[in-house]
Amino acid sequence: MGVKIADPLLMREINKYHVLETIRHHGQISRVEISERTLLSGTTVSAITGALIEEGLIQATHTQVNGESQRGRPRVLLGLVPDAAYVLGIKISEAMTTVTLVDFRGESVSSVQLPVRLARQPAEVIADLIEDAMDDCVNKADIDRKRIRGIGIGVPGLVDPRSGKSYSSSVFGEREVPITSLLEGRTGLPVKLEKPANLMALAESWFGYAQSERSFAVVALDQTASLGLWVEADLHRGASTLGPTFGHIKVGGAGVVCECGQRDCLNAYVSEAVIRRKAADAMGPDFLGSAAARADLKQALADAAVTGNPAASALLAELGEKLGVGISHIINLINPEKIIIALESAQLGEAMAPALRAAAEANSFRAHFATTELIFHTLDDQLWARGAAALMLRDIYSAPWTPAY
Amino acid sequence: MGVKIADPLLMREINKYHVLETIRHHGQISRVEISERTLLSGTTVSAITGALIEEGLIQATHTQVNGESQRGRPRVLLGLVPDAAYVLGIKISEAMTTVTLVDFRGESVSSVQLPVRLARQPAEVIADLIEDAMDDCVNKADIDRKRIRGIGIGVPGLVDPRSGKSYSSSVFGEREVPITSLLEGRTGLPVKLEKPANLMALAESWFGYAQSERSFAVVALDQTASLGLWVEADLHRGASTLGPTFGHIKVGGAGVVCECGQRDCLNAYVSEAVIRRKAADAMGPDFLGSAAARADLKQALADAAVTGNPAASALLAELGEKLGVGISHIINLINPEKIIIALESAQLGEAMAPALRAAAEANSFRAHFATTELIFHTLDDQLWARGAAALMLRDIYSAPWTPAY
DNA sequence: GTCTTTAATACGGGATGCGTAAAAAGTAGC
DNA sequence: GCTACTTTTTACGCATCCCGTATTAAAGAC
Repeated sequence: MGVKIADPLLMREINKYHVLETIRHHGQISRVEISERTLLSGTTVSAITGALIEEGLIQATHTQVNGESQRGRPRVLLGLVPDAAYVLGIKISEAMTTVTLVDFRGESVSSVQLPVRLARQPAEVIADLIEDAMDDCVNKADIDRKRIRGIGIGVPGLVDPRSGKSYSSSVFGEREVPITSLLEGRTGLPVKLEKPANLMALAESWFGYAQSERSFAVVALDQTASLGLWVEADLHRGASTLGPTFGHIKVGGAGVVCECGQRDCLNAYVSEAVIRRKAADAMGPDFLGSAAARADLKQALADAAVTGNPAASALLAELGEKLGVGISHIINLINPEKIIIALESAQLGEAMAPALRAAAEANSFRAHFATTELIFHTLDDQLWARGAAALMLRDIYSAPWTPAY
Repeated sequence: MGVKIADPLLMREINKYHVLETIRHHGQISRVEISERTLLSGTTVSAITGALIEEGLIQATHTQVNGESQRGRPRVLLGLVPDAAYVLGIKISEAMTTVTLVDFRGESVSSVQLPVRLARQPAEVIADLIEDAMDDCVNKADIDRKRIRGIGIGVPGLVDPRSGKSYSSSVFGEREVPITSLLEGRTGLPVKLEKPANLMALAESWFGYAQSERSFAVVALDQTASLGLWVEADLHRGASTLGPTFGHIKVGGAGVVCECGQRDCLNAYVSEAVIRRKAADAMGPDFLGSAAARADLKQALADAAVTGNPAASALLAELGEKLGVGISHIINLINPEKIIIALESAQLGEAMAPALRAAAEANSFRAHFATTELIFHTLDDQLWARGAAALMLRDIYSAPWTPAY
C-alpha cells in the first residue's frame, strides 16, 4: 500500500511535516513564503506555525522588510529553535573515531575526534571509548543533557539496522556485536545503526549535493568500497535490510580471488589491504614505511601521483578503472540522477577521475550514462557524523504518511 | 517531497483508493471486512462504498452467510463492476502481436493474436495492423466502445514512456517512432507505452507472484534480456525514464564484442541472434532449418536438452550461467525480495535453472542471495498483455497522494 | 410470530483546511 | 508627529472529512 489511511490528525501531521521541512530547508522563512511554497493557505500556515512555536520547535527570529516594495507590514521570519533537540552522531572507523553533537537544525555544536587505531577490539572496550568521547563532546557544548534525543552511529563492515547488530566488522573483536543495545543500555538513549555509505547518503540528502534528488547513490571508498542507495526519497535497504553490496560486485579482470572466496570482487582490487600490497610492489620497499603512507596510504599515493610519480598514477588509475566498472553497474541497473563518489581528498579524486569516468562510460549504456551525473566529493568526517545524526533527526521530523519501518 | 499537501478532499481520495484496492484485491468482500482490513471505521467504509456504487465502479453482488455463527444479518458482498471500464493491452514482438481487451477487474475479455513476423516495418504499416487487431478484439467482445478508456502498449527495444517514443526497435523500420501519438491520433484514446519487462513487472504486481512485494525484479528473456524493476511500490524508471538496462550489463567472459560496440554485454551471450549462431555451430547444420527451431529457437533447444542432447544442454547452461551473473548484480545492488525470471516455457527454465542459480550464488553476497528469492515463471502472452492493460488501469485507480508523474 | 444476532446506516461531535474580513504592524508623505 | 497606505497575520464562518454511538435492517433461532 505504501500510505496510511487518512484521518484529520494525519492530515494535520502531513501538513505540519511539510511546513517544518520547508522551514528546515530555508533556514529563515516568513509565513507568506511558506504558504507560497507549500500551497497551503495562509490560515493553515499560521495555525501550524502557531502549534510549532507552542511546541518549541520553531521561533520568530527577526523581521524582514518585504521583497521590493519596502512597504506594508514586515514579514516575521521563522526559524528552527536550535536547542529544541540534540542528537549525537558517531562515526567509527579503523583509524579514527568521531563523535559530533548536532542541534535541531543539523548544525554541529561540538565534536570530538579520537585518532585511535581500532582493530579487532572487544566491543566493551570500544563502547567505553565511545561513552567517554560522548561525555567529552556533550561537556564541551555545555547543553542540557536531557535535550539529547538519540544517537546515530556508523560502523564499518556488515551492519543490520533492523537488529542493530554489527557483523564481522574489522574494528570489533567479536563476530557479532549488538552495538545499539550496548549503547542504549549505557546511555538510556535510542540508538540507530547504519553502514557508513548510508550515512553519507543521508548527509548528502540532508545537507549536501543531493538535497532535492529523487534517486542518487553514494560510493564511498574507505577501507573497502561501499554503496549507499537513495531511491524514491528514502534509503534503499533491500530484502536483507543490509543495504546494497558494492565491494563484492564483480568487475571483471584476471580472476583475482577476494577474501570472501569469490573472484573479481571490486574489493579484490580496491580495498585498503590490496592497495597496500600493490603499493609495496610498485612504489618500492621504502614507501609503505614512510610517514605519509602510514598516516594515509591513498592520500600518500595521490600526492605522489600529483607530483608525477608514474607508478602511483598507474595504481590509482587502475583503482579508478575498477571503481568505474562497478559504477557502470549502478548506472545500468539504477540510473540514478547522481552518483556521488566520496573520497578522502581532492587529489585522490583528481588522480582517479579520468580512469573512473572512462571505465564507467565504456561499460554503461549511453542514454543512462548521459543522465547520471558523476560527482566527486571530498569525504569529510564532520559531514559523515552529521549524517549519523540525521539518522536520528529523521525520527523527530518523521514523515507521517508511511507506516513505521 | 513525495507526498501532496493534505486537505479533506485528498483525505477522502486516499481512503477511497484504499477501499477500491481492497475490493480489487479480494474480488468479493463485505463492508465489515473492508473495515477490518483498512482500519477505516464502518461508517466511513459505508460512505465510501456508497459513493463508489454511485459512480458505478462497484456493485453489490450477493449476500454471504457470515463467518461461523450463521446468524445475524448477512453480509453484502461488494465487487468491481466488470464493465465500469475497459482497457486494451497490446504486446508487439517480432514473432507475434497480441491484443487483449481487459475489463475493469483486469480480466481478459477477448484477445487477438497475429502471428506476423515483424522486422523493420514502417510504423504506419504496424499501426494499421494494430488498429485492425484492436477492432477485431473489440468486435469479438461486443461491448460499448465508449467504455474503452485507454491503451497500454509494450514494444521491444528502447522505449521512453515519458515521450511515448520507441527508439531503434527491431520491429520498426524507422529509428524513432512516436508510437503513442500515432495510436492516439487513430483511436482518440490515451495511450501509454512501456518496455516489455516493465509490463511483466506490472503484471506480476497486479495479478502474479508479486502482489504484495515492496521490491522485486522481472528478468525477461525474449529477443534480448531485459529487466523491469519494482522499487518502493512503483516501477523504477531512473533518471533517463528508460528503465534499467540489463542487456548491456557486463557479465565477464572472453571479451566478446556486443553489437553496441562494448565488450561482454549480457546480450553478447544471450540474445536470440547470438544463440542462433551458437546453435548452428553446436547442433549441426540441420538444426536451424528444422521446423521446431524456426518456430521457437530456444524452445527447440530446451526440448533437445530435455531429451538428452548434450550440446543443447551445454548451450542452455551457458545461457543460464551468463544470466545468473547478470542477476547477481541485481542481487548485490538491489537485493529485491523476489526476482522473477520470465521464460517462454517451463522446459527452458528447467534447462537453465541449475546453471543460473549456481552462477547467481557464486557471484553474489551470501546474505543478499539468501534473502532474494529466484522464481521461474513461464512467460505468458496473456499475462503480458494484461500487464499492458494494467498500465492504463493504474491511471483509473490512480493513487492520489503522489503528484502526477 | 417473537427474540437474538449481526450488518449497515443516521446523527452528533471533533478536527481540519479554505476564503473572507478584520486587526496588526510597519512605511511613506505631509 | 500624525495620517494614509500597504502588507502580514489572525479571527470567524463554512464545508468536508472521520469516528463513535444509537438506530434501523435483515436474517436465523426458538
